[in-house]
Amino acid sequence: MAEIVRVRYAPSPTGHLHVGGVRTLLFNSLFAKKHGGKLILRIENTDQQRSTPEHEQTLLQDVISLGITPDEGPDQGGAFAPYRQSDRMKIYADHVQMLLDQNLAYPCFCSAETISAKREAALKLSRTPLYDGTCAKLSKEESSNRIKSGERAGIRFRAPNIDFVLKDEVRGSVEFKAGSVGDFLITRSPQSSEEEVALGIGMPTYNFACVVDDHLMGMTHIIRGEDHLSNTARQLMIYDAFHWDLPKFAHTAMVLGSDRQKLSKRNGDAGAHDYLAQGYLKEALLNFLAFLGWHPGSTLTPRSGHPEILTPEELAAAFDLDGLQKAPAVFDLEKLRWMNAQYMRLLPAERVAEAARSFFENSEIESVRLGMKLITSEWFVRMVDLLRMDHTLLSELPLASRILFEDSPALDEASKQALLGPESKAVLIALEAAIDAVPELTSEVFLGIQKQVGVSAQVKGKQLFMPIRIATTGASHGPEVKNIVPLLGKSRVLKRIRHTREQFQS
RNA sequence: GUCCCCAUCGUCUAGCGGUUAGGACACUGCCUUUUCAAGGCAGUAACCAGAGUUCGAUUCUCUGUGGGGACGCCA
Repeated sequence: MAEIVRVRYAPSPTGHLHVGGVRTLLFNSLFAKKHGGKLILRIENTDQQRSTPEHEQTLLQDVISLGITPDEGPDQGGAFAPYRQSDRMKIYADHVQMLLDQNLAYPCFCSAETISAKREAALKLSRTPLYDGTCAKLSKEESSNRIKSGERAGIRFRAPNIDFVLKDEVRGSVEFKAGSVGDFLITRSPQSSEEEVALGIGMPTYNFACVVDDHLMGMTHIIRGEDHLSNTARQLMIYDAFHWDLPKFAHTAMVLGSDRQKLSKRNGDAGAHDYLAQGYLKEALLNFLAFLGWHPGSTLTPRSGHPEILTPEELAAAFDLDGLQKAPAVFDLEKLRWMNAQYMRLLPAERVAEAARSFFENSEIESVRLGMKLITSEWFVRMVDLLRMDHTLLSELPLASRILFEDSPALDEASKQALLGPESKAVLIALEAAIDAVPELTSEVFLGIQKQVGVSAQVKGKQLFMPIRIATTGASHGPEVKNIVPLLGKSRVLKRIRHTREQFQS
């Protein structure tokens, strides 16, 4: 019987969800989907200084806003609850005690200041800063006496002095030589919180809590960033100490900024939320991120016809660990923009309209905001459907919508020029009359009228087309006029033509 | 500094000893379109360096160089 795949995304709630995190989340999500497994969301908030409930909330919301739903997590619950590390202190305390009992770990009284001073000194002497073992030799009696007398101690793990080999799904064998890892802290020294006092230990550190949880929560695969590769040596030691089976590890390369440096605010890192707020569609962001540091093994024939535009289902079906990249990838905003433009056209109009709605309602353009209150949602969808073809971002749509909301917009110089002269005048007079004569203005009817006007006014080409475009839409370029006109309706079109004639041709 | 990882067009990548080194974004040109885009077609553009292994290295090995990561009572 095949083991059920269980993977997790385990962020630390110290800020919002960044693109690197989105990618890790996405890879885990795709892997779970592909294998019919479960995606677990675990909050790693052992750093009580930096973790806040507010950050946890925004993080959770960011995940939801991407349309990814974990199977288990702090919001969903699950058989392995709790999913927030700060709620799992008892579990950690029990496991720390097991190590203590076997003398695989020991209390360490060294202060943070002492340790960091020694680290600086080691670095200066070109040595790897390892814990010097000051408290490793303390007898159990001495340690417990010092604790009884009120001294606070973190718990340090005795790192075995042997080689460790990690079999990584993307990197193959990774060797960690004996002696490269010193004894490391698995819990901090206790603070004064009630729980910590009662349990007699401080908050666990990442490397410890992570292993205990991954094991207890039944993780089968750990898919995470390369920044955790070195840490894995420590984690391997803990798995060993508990005699636990190892999950499979897959360390993916990092996402870099345009300057080839770690993503930061300077080089284009932004949160998932920021991209959505800028007018990117979540579908585009996810599809783009999927291909950043991963590629499908076999040649695909996606429904879209483009080799890199895949539906979420196609993505999940194609995803595998083999396609994960070893070298870091630079985040290319140009490609994301292109991808978004593709999705603007690809997605159902209703979906684009839904995603675009807030950009219209919160637009700085007054006529757009006002207009939004007067239209039906069906008309809104038709409008977005018309406008989306010409644009890259959702946020560009409100500006473009002015051609529909403003019946007497200010014209630029070139447009005004195009309306002057006897030909233009003849065109608009004929156009007005012809439109006035039809019951309803459909695309076909309009095309017929346009042809007829050309004949009767004896004008063709740009001379014919531009005055019509400008008089009906108020701009010299934009979507096809035949598609704009039916949306406006006969009476508004007539109103616009009359207005234009009064202003420029009287 | 030490340890770990990595290295193909500007960017994302295919390649797993013999290829005209393929695709995608971007860029350039042409076609299409009675606007602007989109779309179609074509083009420019890459194997970090040096040794070795081999009949033959982009591909395997070593060294160097460059980049990334880790070395925390951060994750």
